[in-house]
Amino acid sequence: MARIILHVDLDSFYASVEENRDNKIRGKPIVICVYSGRNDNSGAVSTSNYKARELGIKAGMPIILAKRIAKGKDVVFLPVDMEYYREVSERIMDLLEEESNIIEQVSIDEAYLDVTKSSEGNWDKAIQIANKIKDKIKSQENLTVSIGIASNKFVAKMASDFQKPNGLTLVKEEEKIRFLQNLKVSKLHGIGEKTTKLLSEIGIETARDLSLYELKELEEVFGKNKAKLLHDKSLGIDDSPVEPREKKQLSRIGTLKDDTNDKDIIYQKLLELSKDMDQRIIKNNVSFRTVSLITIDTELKTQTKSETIPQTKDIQKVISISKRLLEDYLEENPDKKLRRVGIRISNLEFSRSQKTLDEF
DNA sequence: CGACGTGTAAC
DNA sequence: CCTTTTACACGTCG
Repeated sequence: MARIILHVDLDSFYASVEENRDNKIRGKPIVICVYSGRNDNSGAVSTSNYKARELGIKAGMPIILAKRIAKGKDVVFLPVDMEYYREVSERIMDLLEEESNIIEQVSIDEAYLDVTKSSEGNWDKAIQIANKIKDKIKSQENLTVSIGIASNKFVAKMASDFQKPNGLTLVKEEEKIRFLQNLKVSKLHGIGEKTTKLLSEIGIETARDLSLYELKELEEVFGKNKAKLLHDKSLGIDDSPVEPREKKQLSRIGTLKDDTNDKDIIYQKLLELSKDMDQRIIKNNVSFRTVSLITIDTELKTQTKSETIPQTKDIQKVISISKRLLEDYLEENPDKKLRRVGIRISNLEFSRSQKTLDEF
């Protein structure tokens, strides 16, 4: 059965939410920052609105660089407020759920909807649904979205990216090859820096190049699975279903004020992170079996250590195990200093809420 | 096979 | 100059 999938993407979400929050900044370039706390301007840009992007201020950029660009101009810098964005996001996801109950939230500002049923397999009806979504989100939250409509998730995602902000792009099954062909491989969702470089080394620059490349030859570079995946992408093939995701891990990471290998200082940070993690454990009513310590050294090299235990919800386990893993790390790497440190729990089990039990 | 660790990618 | 959080694939080891 041919499917119709929507990919809904909120436009410069954090920046737009902040713009709605404070009329004084409306219309200005806005930059949302993750401050790391090492000094006044350490950290990175999380999102910027289109006005700021025109100036060249983009996500991922060091704050200090963004400020240099903004110098002398009326640019607004704000810290991220995840808690608030999450509230807004939840309301919007509820709106989306009214249009289809087959929905997959990919991140705080993105979701896929399978509207095959609600559109009766009709592209025009799918467009109507997309417009309805746009109208609702505009009227209720004063936010714009970009929507892609296609026969699978991958092409829908590529389509939503095609016209931004406030876009609506339809790519029918018969059009997808033409739509993708001339794109650089780096533009294809799921192909990042490393893969792009490897592809370039064997003369592949565009989706067309990739689609024409012999699968057998691709396998020699990427292995069977990845090669197939890449080849499918080049042709817009994706059979993966739209399905709700269950969280598989929860992590919390932080930057140390100074690079250090001082056990006590790092342990203090772990305690801080654990406090936060505990709130999330309680809120999500989740138990876990694996605790990991994440370390990032001064060279920005990430390492993880983990231990699996009998199922628990006890934050003390996170604290004691991460402490021990830290001691192991420090012993194994006596000459290294840490820049950032984090904890993660995985092997999660979400308990049925008590209410559900009562109903029986 | 499960546990553990690394790499890649995206947000 | 370099944030945060999550997913997933894959290799290795016992």
